[in-house]
Amino acid sequence: MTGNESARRHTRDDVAETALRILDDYGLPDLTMRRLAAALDVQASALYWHFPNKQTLLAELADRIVGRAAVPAAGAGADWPDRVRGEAAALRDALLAYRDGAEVVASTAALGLGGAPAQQRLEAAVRSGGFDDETAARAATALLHFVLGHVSHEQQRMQFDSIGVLATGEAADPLDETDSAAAFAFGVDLLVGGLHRLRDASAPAAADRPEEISRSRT
Amino acid sequence: MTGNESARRHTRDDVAETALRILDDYGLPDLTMRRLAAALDVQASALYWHFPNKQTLLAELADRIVGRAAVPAAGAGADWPDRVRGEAAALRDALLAYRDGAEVVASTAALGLGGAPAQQRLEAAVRSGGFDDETAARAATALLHFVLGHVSHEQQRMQFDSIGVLATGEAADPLDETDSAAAFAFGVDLLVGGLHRLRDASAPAAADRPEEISRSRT
DNA sequence: ACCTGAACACCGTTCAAGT
DNA sequence: ACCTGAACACCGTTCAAGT
Repeated sequence: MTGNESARRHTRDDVAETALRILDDYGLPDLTMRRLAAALDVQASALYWHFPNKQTLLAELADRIVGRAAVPAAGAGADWPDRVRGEAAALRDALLAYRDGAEVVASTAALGLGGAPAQQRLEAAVRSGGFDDETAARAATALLHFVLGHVSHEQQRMQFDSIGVLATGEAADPLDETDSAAAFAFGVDLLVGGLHRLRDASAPAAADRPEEISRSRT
Repeated sequence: MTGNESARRHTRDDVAETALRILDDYGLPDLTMRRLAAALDVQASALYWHFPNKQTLLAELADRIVGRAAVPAAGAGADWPDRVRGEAAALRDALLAYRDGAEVVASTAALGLGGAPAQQRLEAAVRSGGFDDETAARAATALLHFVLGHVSHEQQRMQFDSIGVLATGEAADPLDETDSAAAFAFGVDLLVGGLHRLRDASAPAAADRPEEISRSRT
């Protein structure tokens, strides 16, 4: 026995979980409807009873991937910058947990299909700093774009390192996880710093109670 | 006569420019090797004399798209934040100039193939603020990820609006260019603000000469 | 409710051979 | 130097029909 192709008749959940396994084991380019069907011991056409098309399947995978993101144990004493950092880090970890996870989420988030919960969590974290809704929404999308772009890049390099393909000639850096994490934290800190600065600008003195803070210029 | 399928025998440049035209007219999913060959009045296999594979073709397109980005007329009196904002805006315009431009650049930038010049221009702008090389490099990648993510999203919505596909039910906002531009500027300002704050932190008083500024924590 | 079988309309890429 | 022709090994999706 090679997998979970046990007793015929599958559920939507089976299909999604098997797809996640293929994704993680072989990567997004190898996640085809025909390969997925074969893993389920079924004809490709059978998949269309569970999902109307591949796009919808991928959106479901995106939801599951970000849905597995840990809720940062913020404790009681977490201020808003740490909440934002915590959500960003949890999201990064969730994306890294599946091969090509960032690309799956990015491709469906762009369509407004998946990744919505991810943005909402980031948004809530920003709003806890007392920023108005539009500022929080925009900051959250900026954060999300950075996170998805960074982790996509990170995962692409992982594949290249394992395949041994070097594009730029040179012996391109072998992708140190410590470096990646530091570069990630730097980007998040830049955005958080920008928010901090927004707050300071709108409340020059006594700038420490989390009230409503207006956006810069409209 | 329908296009540029004139007198046989094409150059690499022909192929790339025709590909750009198909990209702009029909979008990335319709830019197939076979379609491109047909537009050139040639067999698909002929394209492989000019480019080793589709990936390389796309990298070439990415280079041409970002290569067409205007050099912001910064004048003499431009400070570093305006230089950064100017480069980011020029890059956005360049991506918007071709349908699916952001996705093309993003897909190849992730592979370390295309988009390198874009990053370098952003990096130079940041460095003009007196930041050290690693800070400038990291800030530039953060900016690039945001720009690519934002414009990809923007262009995806453009397609959906024109096709009339609404994912989230609701009558999803019809993508106001003014709003998009404002959200873009907000994101860039957040990153620029973060850099500003980095500088202020390392030079608490008399913080206005552009010297070397060290990165926060390593 | 869940799947088969067969088909439709495609893909990217390779390679011997032509001019 | 640049291209043809034919093939290889695939794709996603539809649809009548089966159980």
